[in-house]
Amino acid sequence: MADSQELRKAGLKATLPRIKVLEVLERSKLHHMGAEDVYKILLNAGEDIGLATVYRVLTQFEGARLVTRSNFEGGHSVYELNHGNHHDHILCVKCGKVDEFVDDVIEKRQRDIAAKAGYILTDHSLNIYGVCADCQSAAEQAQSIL
Amino acid sequence: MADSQELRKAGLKATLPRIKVLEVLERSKLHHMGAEDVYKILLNAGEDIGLATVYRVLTQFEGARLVTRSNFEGGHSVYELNHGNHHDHILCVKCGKVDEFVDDVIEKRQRDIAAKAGYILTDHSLNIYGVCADCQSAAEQAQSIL
DNA sequence: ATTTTAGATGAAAAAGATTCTCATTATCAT
DNA sequence: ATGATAATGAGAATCTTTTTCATCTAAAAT
Ligand SMILES: [Zn+2]
Ligand SMILES: [Zn+2]
Ligand SMILES: [Zn+2]
Ligand SMILES: [Zn+2]
Repeated sequence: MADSQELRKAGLKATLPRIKVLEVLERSKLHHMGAEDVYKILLNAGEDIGLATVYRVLTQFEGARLVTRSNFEGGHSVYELNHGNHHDHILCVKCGKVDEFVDDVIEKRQRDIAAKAGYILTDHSLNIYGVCADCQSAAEQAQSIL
Repeated sequence: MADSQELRKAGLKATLPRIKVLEVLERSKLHHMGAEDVYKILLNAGEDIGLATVYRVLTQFEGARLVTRSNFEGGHSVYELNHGNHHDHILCVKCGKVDEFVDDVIEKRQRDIAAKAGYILTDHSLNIYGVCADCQSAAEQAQSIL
């Protein structure tokens, strides 16, 4: 199977838990998944993989650049396959939907800011929070009913 | 005392724990403080204020717009007095130093991105991580010794 | 194919940050 | 001063993530 090779190419042993977690990330309709999400899917699929292993595997995948991790407010982290296209996130505070965006101007400004402050940039995290279009119309609905 | 009035103006009862926490935020040399930081300072000052109360008070202060809260990687949150000047943070991954910056271009782009995505913007969080100038020279020192 | 061995896993405990519970106490309008 | 209302302290609880350690397994060596 291709996943085994991908794991070895990344310098990781092709163990069953790693293959299964990678499959979940590839096949799930959710683009951004928390460790708990992955764990539950594996449980439902009858796989006997512990939550601690899911965390370990996801952390290793991050180290191997197979996935990226994003930390949102409230201590909730999500992982997604790394397709090499860096992006930031905009998410709905009502329903939890997560959208993505890329803004080259912001990216460049961040590099300039780091340089000006004398820092060697290693990472950055930009999250925009708001109410999505769906939740806005849902709120209007509720209003008209009252 | 002025702090009591400030608390009432913010719609909060002027209780002793609130006054003491506010004093710590005003007087500490640290501009960005975690709940634990505040708690330890109060302990050392001989105040009998529980950690749970510090958390509660800081959360209330945030609701009352007296302070702002920032969440950094690794589940570490810090509070600072709200002087009305919104800013973002750039921090050193080696020593933990926290610097601030404001970039109007980035701020505007974020508003545009939210609008374009159909979101009503409620908040955003931008943190830049890097190695500060001090830690860079420290690393060079270590190199030259080896 | 079997053995070997370094590395990986599962289960449960631990950790770290924050919130909740609830009996007790303090604030502030009357 | 008094009472209604809200706040506090201490510890338990929660939630996410990490660690421990005995057991197991992938891949290299025989
Ligand atoms: Zn929504
Ligand atoms: Zn994404
Ligand atoms: Zn530094
Ligand atoms: Zn700040």
